[in-house]
Amino acid sequence: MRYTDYLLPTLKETPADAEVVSHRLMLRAGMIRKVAAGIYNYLPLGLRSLRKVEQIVREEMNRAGAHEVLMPMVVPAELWQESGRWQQYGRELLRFKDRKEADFCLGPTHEEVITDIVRHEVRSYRQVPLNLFQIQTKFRDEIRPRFGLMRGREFIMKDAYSFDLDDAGADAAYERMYQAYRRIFQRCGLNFRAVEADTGNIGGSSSHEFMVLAESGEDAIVSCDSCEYAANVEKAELRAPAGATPEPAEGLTKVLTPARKTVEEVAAFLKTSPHRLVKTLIVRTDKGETLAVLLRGDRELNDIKLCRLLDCAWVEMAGEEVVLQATGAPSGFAGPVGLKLRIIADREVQGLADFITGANEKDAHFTGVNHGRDFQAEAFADLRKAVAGDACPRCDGQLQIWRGIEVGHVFKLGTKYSEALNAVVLDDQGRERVLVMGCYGIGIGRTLASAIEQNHDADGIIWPLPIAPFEVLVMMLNPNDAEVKAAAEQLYAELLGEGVEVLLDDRDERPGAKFKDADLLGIPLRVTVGARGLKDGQVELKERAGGAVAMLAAVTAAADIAERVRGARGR
RNA sequence: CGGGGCGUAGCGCAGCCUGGUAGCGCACCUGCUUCGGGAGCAGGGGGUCGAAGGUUCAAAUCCUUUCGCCCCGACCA
Repeated sequence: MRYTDYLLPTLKETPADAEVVSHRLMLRAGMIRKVAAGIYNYLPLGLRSLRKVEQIVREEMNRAGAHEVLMPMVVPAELWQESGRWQQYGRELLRFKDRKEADFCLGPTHEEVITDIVRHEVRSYRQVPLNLFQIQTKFRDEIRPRFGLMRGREFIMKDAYSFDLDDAGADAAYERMYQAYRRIFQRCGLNFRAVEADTGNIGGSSSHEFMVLAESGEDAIVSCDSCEYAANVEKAELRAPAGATPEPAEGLTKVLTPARKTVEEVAAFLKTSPHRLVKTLIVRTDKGETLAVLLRGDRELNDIKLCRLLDCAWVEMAGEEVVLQATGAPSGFAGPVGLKLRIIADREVQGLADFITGANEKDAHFTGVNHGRDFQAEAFADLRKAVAGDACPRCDGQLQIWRGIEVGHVFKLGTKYSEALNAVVLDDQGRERVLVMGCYGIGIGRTLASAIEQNHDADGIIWPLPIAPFEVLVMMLNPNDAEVKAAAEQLYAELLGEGVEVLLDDRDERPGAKFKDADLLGIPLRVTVGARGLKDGQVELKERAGGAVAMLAAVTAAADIAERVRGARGR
């Protein structure tokens, strides 16, 4: 491709509304442009990389035995009503009516549609296992789109769905997809971890997220420093505390704590540390219940764990009025002693004695509080958020905390959708069997953005070659110098002849501007053709990653470079 | 949806408080010079100041409403 024929609008300055590095660099490198919040144009350069990620995904899906289909983006309401999600999914589902006033939505995910295909076309156990996938534009009306392609409302997703006769088959399909995902993200040059995850509103029995490690990630994950255990913090299990509950040594004593409301304030006032306190959170559930949750003073509640325990959709911290009504005191002074609410405690609290809690009275706390003696907790459960240094639940190691970007998620769905939509086959006994499903998603654009988050420097992008928009950039330093022009043109033609994807910078720009753009675009190999090198019959080859420079004989440069490129493609 | 912020040329911004000729840098066009890390000189084009209403002799500037966008939170493959 000739730069002068191409639409490649690079920006010297960063658009003000771009916060994360991948968003900034994609805008500056002329890959994407915003149309509306969370909705983007892909310009030619951006599309080239996007297609490369798609192609890697496609190849690995095919390798794993999945077959590509394409489903519509516009989906009739009936299918979603049949699964029950028309009501459940919430405002993220963009709904609208056609001219006949019939309800439709833009598909945010396609379990219903794929299951509809399968229930119509698959009638026999001989037709499974079956795994179908598509690479398609999704729409989710996100509450808060942000970070460019990282969290768009419209985005491109690979979604695959497996159908098996039984759980063993479904487990095998899940494992094949899991391995395919590992290959995909390796080929994209990403540093990632597969972690255990919560299934959220997709449902199903278990799932893994594929997390790209990056500071800008919106998720926190834990991983063990000595075994393979890794999980989203939402999901991370904690090892049950060891040791028996100590015997109470102190009596219950009320102390005045004027205007000391937070754990830190109370601890400082009583000259002790936060972990000697037990905090009492008053929470409300989506079912309208108000209850108290006890946690060690320096811990944080993991509300996903609490929801799983209570079997509810969400919990929230109760407002000031509810707290006042439930405890008889303003917030900051709640405690379990004498409290007329259901009390659930983190199991860490079980191992504590003689702790400090609120007294359910303004400006007062209790010291020497002990469970069993001074109050009864209905249950002790794993409710707190994991922190760095916690014991691994699987081995003797310690947990570390990372930030991660979720680029893929695989789910064991079970029969949630196949049952709702009646996707059944006859087995070899002639009996009806409900198909067991799995679903598997990859955010294509998010994967691309993640690659930039992990591969850049102060000057611009540093593409891993397999997803680079071009493999080689040939810089014609001065197009007005006939010799330079001829040599660069010849190298360009030879590289094309070798099957290399090459961008020829034939612009009549000053060298400085061209070098800056080259660094910004991040094409892995840069060949500079200039008068200085040609004097000795040489061109300069520079690797964008690492910056290694080599002088090559102009006559054999194309073959040398093509060889390097083929070695780096990793198909 | 709660809290905060911003809408002035393609991009980055000043002007607004204290109403009175719409500006700067980059980008873009023309010419000359220059050419291995974002050139110099000269000339030039481009704006309903997000929108609507109001106050005023006069509104980018003051007031009201509204739309859009960004950040934090809640939420979320």
